[in-house]
Amino acid sequence: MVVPKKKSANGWSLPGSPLYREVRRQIVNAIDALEWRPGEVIPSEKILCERFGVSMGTLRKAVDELVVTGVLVRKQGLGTFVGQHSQNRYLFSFFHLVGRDGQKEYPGVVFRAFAVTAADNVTAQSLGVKVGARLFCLSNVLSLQGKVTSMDEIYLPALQFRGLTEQRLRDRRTTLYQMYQDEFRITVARTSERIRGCAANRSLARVLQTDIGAPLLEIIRVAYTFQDRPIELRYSYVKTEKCEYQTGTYFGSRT
Amino acid sequence: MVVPKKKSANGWSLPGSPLYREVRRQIVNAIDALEWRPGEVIPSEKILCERFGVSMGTLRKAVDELVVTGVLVRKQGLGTFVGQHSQNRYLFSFFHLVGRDGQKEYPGVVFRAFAVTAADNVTAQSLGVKVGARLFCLSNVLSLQGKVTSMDEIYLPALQFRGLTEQRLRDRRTTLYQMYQDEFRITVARTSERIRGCAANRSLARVLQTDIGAPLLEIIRVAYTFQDRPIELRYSYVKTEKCEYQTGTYFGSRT
DNA sequence: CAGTGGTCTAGACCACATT
DNA sequence: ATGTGGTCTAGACCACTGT
Repeated sequence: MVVPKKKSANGWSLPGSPLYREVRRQIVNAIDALEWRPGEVIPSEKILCERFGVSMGTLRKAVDELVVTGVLVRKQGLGTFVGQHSQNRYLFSFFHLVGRDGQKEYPGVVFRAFAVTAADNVTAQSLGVKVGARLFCLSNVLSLQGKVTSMDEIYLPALQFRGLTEQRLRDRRTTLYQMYQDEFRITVARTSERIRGCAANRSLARVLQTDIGAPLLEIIRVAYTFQDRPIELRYSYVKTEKCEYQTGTYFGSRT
Repeated sequence: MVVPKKKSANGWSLPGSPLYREVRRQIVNAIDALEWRPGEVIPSEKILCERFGVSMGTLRKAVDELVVTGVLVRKQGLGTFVGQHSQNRYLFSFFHLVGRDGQKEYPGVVFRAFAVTAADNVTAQSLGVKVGARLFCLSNVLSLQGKVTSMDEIYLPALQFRGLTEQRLRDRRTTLYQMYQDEFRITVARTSERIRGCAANRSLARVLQTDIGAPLLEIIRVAYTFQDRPIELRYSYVKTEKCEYQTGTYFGSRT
């Protein structure tokens, strides 16, 4: 069988940046450029092979990597789709509280407050903005099985969420991450969380309907886009009397 | 090009259990049967292709899946190795506490207690043993940056850890998971953790050198083998004054 | 140098979903 | 019937490692 010594366009692949990475990069670029939008089909594998000038195997390797990270979703017989946030996806990927029975359930969310603030030192660092930058701050109360469970305080860089208002938050019927995606074209790709124990102060005790000094989880979450830029800082204060934070780890590490 | 209508031995692959899964299963079986031991090289890909009667692409797909879960490790130019536990691996995969600066550090471990007990209801359920089954219970105190941080209470089914004694625990110089692997031929493949907030009682306060009522994290971990059988139940009580529990999640889900 | 994994090709047939 | 992704083949050359 005859194999050309060099790939046509880009002068063959270097080690560490093989051809399928380049293909992956081009696919991500097309998604960033909104050529294909969340939930839409992308062209068939055969057509993408021609477009990028690679074989099926190489294209599939590129798509495989985007599938495991959730950027793309394959549906046999239908096509390959750009991943999108949904309530189920949120529940499965980003919401870690479960009942004592281990069952997952989408929480009841009640809007609590909305404000415009300026980034302090810590917040600016976490969000990668300048100290004093305009931020939106919103707060929700979450319930599981009808019981108040958690209070969230969420900080968003105003620049990326231009036009966000209290009314839009009150009216929304989707998860916040769906709203980021559909209304602001921001897709949350991964989150990083740090957890500490803390005692309820007077304010938290009132909101969470518990005693002052009750042990809570403080969860500090930073959410990142596909380009790995931080886009949301969230503090959650969780009363774990009737629920638990659940997570799992594998022997191997995730790349 | 001519392709045979059927695979030789096993009558072609069914949907949902394709050929590369069968190959994967056979590789895992060989590891379970100790044909290849943790840290050892397995035969080259070409030889495995012949052994299983499949092509390179199929074999690589099987190996790929075992690599992402850490069962196998590829080293270019050297070969493919059976994964093994190490201190670094533990730190990276299973130890989630970091300093407030976000830096990881292997904790100082001080042996605290060893006992033989019988499984109660909850423990039996978690470990998949009968109520009343013999268990070993051991307890350690963990320190980060020289400061007492966490108290662990670990339950192990005595049946699988025959011969474990207090002296062996005191003498050990490796992580527990290395000991499970090297001395008992048990490899921890994944863990599942549930986290709650709790207040220090008198005993915990003394061990962790803090006040009664201080907010702690209670982490309940179950560790599983490659066959997904529970093998360890661990309660950790963590003082998060100088450290945090850190975790991350991706858009896609892990399979 | 020989042997290993890493990448890539050009196709084939299978299983699924829609028309 | 057509088109999609899912699986599989039988090789090729590239890059790395140890002798």
